[in-house]
Amino acid sequence: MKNECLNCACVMRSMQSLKNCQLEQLENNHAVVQFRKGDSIIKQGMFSTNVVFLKSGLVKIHITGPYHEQIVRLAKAPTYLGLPTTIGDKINQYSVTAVQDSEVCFIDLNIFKRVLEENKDFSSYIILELCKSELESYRRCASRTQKQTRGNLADVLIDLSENVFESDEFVLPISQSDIGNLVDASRESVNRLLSELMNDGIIRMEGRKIEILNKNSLQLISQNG
Amino acid sequence: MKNECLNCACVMRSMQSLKNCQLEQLENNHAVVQFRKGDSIIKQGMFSTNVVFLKSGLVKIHITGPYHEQIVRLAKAPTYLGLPTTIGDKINQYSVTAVQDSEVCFIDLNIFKRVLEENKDFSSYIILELCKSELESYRRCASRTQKQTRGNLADVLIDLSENVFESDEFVLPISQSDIGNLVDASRESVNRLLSELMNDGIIRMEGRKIEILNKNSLQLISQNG
DNA sequence: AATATTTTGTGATATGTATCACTTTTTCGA
DNA sequence: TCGAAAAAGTGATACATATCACAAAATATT
Repeated sequence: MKNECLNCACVMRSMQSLKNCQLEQLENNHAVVQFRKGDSIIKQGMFSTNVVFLKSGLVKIHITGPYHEQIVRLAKAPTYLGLPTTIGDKINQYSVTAVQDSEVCFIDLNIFKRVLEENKDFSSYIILELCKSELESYRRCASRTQKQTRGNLADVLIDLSENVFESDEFVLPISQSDIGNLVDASRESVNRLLSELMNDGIIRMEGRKIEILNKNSLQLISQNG
Repeated sequence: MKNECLNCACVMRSMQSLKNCQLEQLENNHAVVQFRKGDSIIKQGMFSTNVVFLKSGLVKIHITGPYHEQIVRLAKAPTYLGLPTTIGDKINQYSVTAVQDSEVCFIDLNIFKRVLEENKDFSSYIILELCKSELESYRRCASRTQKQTRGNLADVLIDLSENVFESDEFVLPISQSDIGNLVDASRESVNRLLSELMNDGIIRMEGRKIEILNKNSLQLISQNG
């Protein structure tokens, strides 16, 4: 267990500034847990007493909307999960569920807050992360509402390819109905649009395996709907 | 000028913890500016070197989307404006425009950051604010995309009445086309729906003056579309 | 006060997507 | 490995809302 934190991406970025005693505090107050695909990591409505850091894997962040559950975004390791929902409110304001097997580190909230207070650089780093993520959420929301489904779907495919899997060929980590949810469309629409992309030779699909054949076209679709 | 900051809501919440020397730093590095209705306070794409605090007035926060400018939300004083866009990126990632005459305090970003680093309570407070605002933006986006226009419009009216003006009777601070933008609908749809609300006796309108006659119905509409 | 500009009001029509209904395929658990 | 459940595929239909096209009213501007 000793020095586990030292090598964890959780502290890596601010490591140079974390003192040994602070590292030790983290060492003694964290727990690493394995989650299987489909497992719930953070559940909206429950008390949150831990900061959650995704060490490996892929998750979806989702929130209960006025009519139905809605996927806000996918998040891949390494990243903090639910920083806002943990610090901003005692009760989780959204849920996080593994969409691939994941490894998660739970850090006691009080310890985390103490380290945050004791370490300027660390708190600066967290503030910066929070700011960026809020900006990102504004952008995402604007896209989602302005673009029509075709464009949003293209965005999801591009995002999966470029940011999540870093390859033109990958296996869809979520169902078509989840994709629909993520782009504010019905499962049927997603299906029809995917077929269309196949017919147009822009992607190739075999089951959930997808290959992007023409990224250019996809980007055009992203831009022009 | 001396002690101006002491009475400003900007520091009020963390005042007990701001040391005199920190207050003095703020005193010497801020500027209060008046804005008229329609004036641009923060402009997307420009360098940001100041933290902006809205002392009085009402503003709209808007962002350039893929197709058109979109209003993210209204914000009323007292509140920080563009904390994420100032700290998260050197270039403003969204715009802020006064929709009513407003008084704004600009604080040098470096000074602000220094105070942030020197003062635990202040940085805790800012972190908390950022977290809450991100949660809020998730919620808002989910509502916006799931509800249909009628429900979103009802929400805007309720928000204006309860949070902004704290009265059942108020003057719409933005045009119908801005309202449309805010609820992801066309100006025409907003107009038609407002007429409908009038005909149903739920609101009364004379020009931009609105009176909410039946808040209950409005809340039902907010819930059920 | 007179004119230009923005905002509002309202019908007719077009359209993207949801919804429904059903089948086929794939995945998962006992 | 077999049966059940979940996911995917596809047509027909419905509907909320955009868009277009003007007219009327209200607000700025000189």
